[in-house]
This record gives sequence, C-alpha cells and structure tokens, in this order.
Amino acid sequence: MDIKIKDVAKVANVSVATVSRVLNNSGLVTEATRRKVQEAIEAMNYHPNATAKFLRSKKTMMIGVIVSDINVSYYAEIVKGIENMAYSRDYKVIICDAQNQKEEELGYLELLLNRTVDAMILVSINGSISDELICNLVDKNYNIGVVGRYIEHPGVPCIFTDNVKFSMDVVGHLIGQGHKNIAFLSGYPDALDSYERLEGYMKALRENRLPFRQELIENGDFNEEGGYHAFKRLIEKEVDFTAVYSANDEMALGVYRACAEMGIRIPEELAIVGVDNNRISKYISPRLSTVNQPKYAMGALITEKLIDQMNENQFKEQRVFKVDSELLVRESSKFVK
Amino acid sequence: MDIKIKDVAKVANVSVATVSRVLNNSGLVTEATRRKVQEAIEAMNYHPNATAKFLRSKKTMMIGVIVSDINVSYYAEIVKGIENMAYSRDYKVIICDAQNQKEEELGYLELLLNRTVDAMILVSINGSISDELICNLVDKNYNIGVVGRYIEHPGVPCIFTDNVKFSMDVVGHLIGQGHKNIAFLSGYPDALDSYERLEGYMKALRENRLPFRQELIENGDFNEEGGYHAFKRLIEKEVDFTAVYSANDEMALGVYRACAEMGIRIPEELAIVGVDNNRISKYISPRLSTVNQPKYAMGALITEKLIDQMNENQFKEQRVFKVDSELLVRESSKFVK
DNA sequence: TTGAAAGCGCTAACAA
DNA sequence: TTGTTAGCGCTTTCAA
Repeated sequence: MDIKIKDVAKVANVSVATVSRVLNNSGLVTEATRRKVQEAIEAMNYHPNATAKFLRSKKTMMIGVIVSDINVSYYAEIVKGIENMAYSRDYKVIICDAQNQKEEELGYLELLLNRTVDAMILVSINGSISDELICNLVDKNYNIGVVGRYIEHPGVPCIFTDNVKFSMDVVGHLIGQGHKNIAFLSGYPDALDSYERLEGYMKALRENRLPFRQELIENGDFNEEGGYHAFKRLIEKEVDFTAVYSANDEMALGVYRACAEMGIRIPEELAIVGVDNNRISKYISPRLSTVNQPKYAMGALITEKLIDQMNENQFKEQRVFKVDSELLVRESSKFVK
Repeated sequence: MDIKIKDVAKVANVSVATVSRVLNNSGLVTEATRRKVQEAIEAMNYHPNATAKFLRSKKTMMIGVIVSDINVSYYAEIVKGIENMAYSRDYKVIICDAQNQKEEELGYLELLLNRTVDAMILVSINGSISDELICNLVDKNYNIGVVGRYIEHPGVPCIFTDNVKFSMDVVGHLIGQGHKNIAFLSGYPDALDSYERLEGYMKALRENRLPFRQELIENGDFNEEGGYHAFKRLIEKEVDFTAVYSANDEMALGVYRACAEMGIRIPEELAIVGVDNNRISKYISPRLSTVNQPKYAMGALITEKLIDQMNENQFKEQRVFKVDSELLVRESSKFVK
C-alpha cells in the first residue's frame, strides 16, 4: 500500500539506484534525470522508509541522552543545547529520563547497544554506569560522550565545569562579606558535583585560614525538599553560622522556605548563595546570588564534538573541556549594615 | 563484527526462528530450548539489532511529539506526561521542538511519514498543520493525537481544557473582589487558547452585566517579555482598570516586572490572575493567583488513548476529552481593604 | 515444537 | 551516468 522506491523508479522510468542517488544527493545524476525523478517523487508523494534506510546504512541519525532527572532545570538546559546542536546536524534526539531511578540509567544503554541510536550522551550520570563499562563500549566502537564527568579514554569527549574554582569564588565572596561561619549544603553525597563543590568550599576556608567544621555540612538531594530538610537539621544542631552555600539553587529555595517559616531574614540574618542560575533565583525575594554555568553551551559543545568524531571516524585530539562559571552576586548575599 | 541472531542460533544449536521466538517471548518454545538460547544470548552478550527489527516488524515503538516551544513550562509538563505514559508502554519519545518556528512544525511530520515514529502527538500546534492534512494522514493510517485542539475525525484522539469555563471562573472571581474594569492580556492572537480565554472573559463580563471594552485587550505572546510590553501598552492608553487577567503566568511575570518598575503595588493597586500554575507563580511575591490545568494528566491520557488505538487497530468510541481546570486564588488577587 | 526460507525497502558495490 | 543485484538482520509464514 505504501509507495516504495521501486514504484517511483518505475514511474520515473529509471532504476531504483538512480532514485536512491537523487534522494541522497549523491551527485552522479544528470540534471534531467534528477528532475524527472524529483517530479515522480512529488507527484506520488513518496516518503522513503526510514527504517529500511537505518538497516542498510547502519545509521539512524539519532542520539540518545541519558539524564538522571529532566525536571532539574540544570539538566534541562544542557539537554536543550544538545538538542539544538543535534538538530542542526540532522540528528534527532531521544531523551532518556531516568527520573532519579539509577537502575533506569543502565537500562537506557540498550538503545545504544541495539543500534536504535548512533551515539549516547550521559549527562551527569554517575555510579550506575561505570567508567569501565564506558571504556569497554567505546573500545567496541560505540559512541559515547559525557557531561559533568571525566573518563580516562581517548575516545570519550568529556565536558564539565570547574566546581572547585567557582566554589572557591562563592565562599571567598561570603568571607569577603564578613562571614566566618559558613554552612555547606551538599547535593547527593555520591555525586561528583557535590564532592567537588565541597572541596572548593574547604579549599577557600583553608586559604582564608578559617577552620573547617564538620558540623556545618549537611547533605541534601539537589531538590527543594532536600534543601529544606538539610537546613532544618543544621538549625537543630544549634551551631552558629551566618551564611549558607547551597550546592544548587533548588536546595536554596528550600532554605528560603525554612527561613520564611522560622522568621529568619535574608540576607540580614543569613546570607545565601546557590549554584545554577535557576530561573526562579531571580524571581524570588531577595534575589538569590548564584553561579551561572554555561549549561546550554556545554550541551551544544559535547554534541558537536561527538558528532564530529563519529563522522571523522577517529578520536579527536582535544576531547576534554573544562569550562568556567560566573558568580552572580545578588541581594541574598549582599552586605547589609 | 557484531553478533547476530544467526551466531546465537549456531551456538545454541537451534534455528534463527527459535532464537527470535525466545527474544519475543512468542511462546511455543520448550523451557529447555528457551534456557539454552537464553544462555547463549547472555554468554555472547547479544543485543538484537533494533533497526532490522523496525524494518521487518514495521514498528519502531517510537512516538514523536511536536511542540511549538518546549521552554514553555505548560508544554513541558504535558510532554512529561506523554513521556512517562509512553515509556510505561515500551515506547520511546522523540521530542520535536519547533522553537516557535512554525515552518519547523510541518517539517517534523516527516518523521511520521517516513516511518521513523509509529505515531505523532501534536501539542497545541495550530495553523501550520491544517485539520485537513491531519484528517488526510489519519485516513492513510498514520496515527495522530492532538492536545489543545479539536479535530473532526473519528480517528484522532483529542484532549483540551475548557478555556471558556475557567476564564469565566477567573473573571468571576475578580468581579467578586469588586473589580469592574478588568484588562485581558491575550497570548498569540491566532492561538486557540487565546481566543477561547478571551471568549470566557467576555462571557463573564456579559453575565455580570459589565461592558466589554476593546481598549482593555492587548495581545502578548505567552512569554514574559510579551506580557511586559502588552501591559506597558495598556498603561500608555491611560484607560482605567484595576485588574488584569493574563492569558498565562509567563506574561503575568512580565506584568509584575512592569509594575515593579512603575511602583504599582500588587494587589492593592492592581489585581492579577494568570493561567498555568507555573512553578514560579508560587515563588514570586505576592504569590500569583492562577489556574491549574492537569497538564501532566492530559499528556498521559492522550498517549494512552493513542497507543491503545494503535494496538487495537480501530478507532475508539471515546476519543475527545475535555478536562476541567482549577482556579487557585493567591495573594495577587485577594481583596485588600 | 522447530526449521527453512522469503522478504521488509533501502543502499552501495559492481558492471555496463 | 545508469542499472543490476546482493545483502543489511530480523520476523513470520509455511512445512515438517
């Protein structure tokens, strides 16, 4: 019932090979033939069957993106960069949202293994998919790129921000505002971002000769709710602190909520800085100081490199990208006399 | 180099047909054979080539979603409902984000025509893809579902909210708060949602015997920026009004910004109600009154119906779903004596 | 319950 | 420049 390349060939009075050549702009076709074929294609409203093309050409022009939670605006923004670059290069994107279920992350790799997608990008995926597995797959010619993680393999494009550096900026800024007791609200303790941000926090304290106090650290989950509870636990410990560095803006939102409930004034009684430049951060009151990471650009860059590498069919010399982020000081951490 | 079904068959000492049966749980295989095959599959780390399966089975288990702008949280939420339902039914989803380029919307239909996807869902897509085209495609057995639109064809599952009804609720609420001059900020004038919300606005005025004044209507674009400018134009006209019904929350955000700049106090000098229950609406100050639409559920429902219809291979008797929305009254429109 | 074999619709190697 | 034809790796019909 569907129209096939054979039907078009018959009508245009040429071979299927010629029709295929026209479809794929492979040159080697006289203008007259091309026109004749093109007319038949249009007259018959022919649409080449993509699945046949996939099988034969061994390419689907699709890229998968595994992300732990697409609701997190930080990830969503990266994915947007991936999508736009992919589409501009004629690739489609399948988003594999694990919705915070680690087991799902591994399962989505099947799309790569079974050739549904030509490549897979892992966005801040840790733990569930080991470095070893990634290296193995790349050795078997599967194409993989990672965001927010470093893989020791020349065939894996990697991109991440310098968590340590901007965390030092954040804590340095807070110290500059006169704060001496600064709490740190971590994300999932096993996330690389959490770990590195903590590292930057400690490093800044050290450089400023301030003591590191374990009791000022609490773990959250990168979500509003987790930030709320982590902050509450901090309060219950009755330790002194005048500022909070929250590992992301979402958790800072939870801190705002807790402060509102407890009547703690921001920034007069408590200064807060988050990370991500979440859109909400500039709509809340007071506006939240945060760190702007080039999320979109990171997604676009990793995708570009991965596609280039696939098409050139050899590893790129530059495959590791460490990008800088910018501290945005807003009212939540400004000195108030 | 890849392992194929034939290789597995050889190792398991059965035919490829039997391996295929095991892979697809098609029964008719003795437990002993099944185990033998399963073991070979695992031992060889075999992953069936999906593209071959697509071609042969004439299904890709993928659904496309055309959305005019995934950045709009309203659409993103619907898409999330689609994705979850799709994944729970073993379908993958390809998001086709037109990024506000109408021409793109049409182009994405190609994925349906060339069999990359088994079905396509149109989320609030108007204009670019005509009713007639949709009907034509469905007549040719392509599977299409629509959100936020009604198609006169028994084969097209449709879901939308009752814009007129909740708009009447909004305007009725404002009138109940004592407002007599209520401005309406529309979205794109050609969007069905804009039109119907305006209709509800007018109907509520009529029911309450208030005059309809054309000068109180301004068109925006459903974005913050558009809302800002639409509101500015309203102000410049120097007409009296004490309340604004904004066709969505994004535009209301623009109104907030304009009010902040001009020193207009909300809700004392101006009451505002939006639509969408955008996450930001409860973080801004004062919290924005809005309308909560069951976006996620709508996405999930249309997907479920579409998949069911595909699998049952016949049109469903119930295919049109009109769902209700709920007015959330918050501080931005509460009476202040 | 299992196997042999046709063929899904296309691309690409080879021949003309 | 064009045509012929062999598969791509799988599912499924038919026969055993």
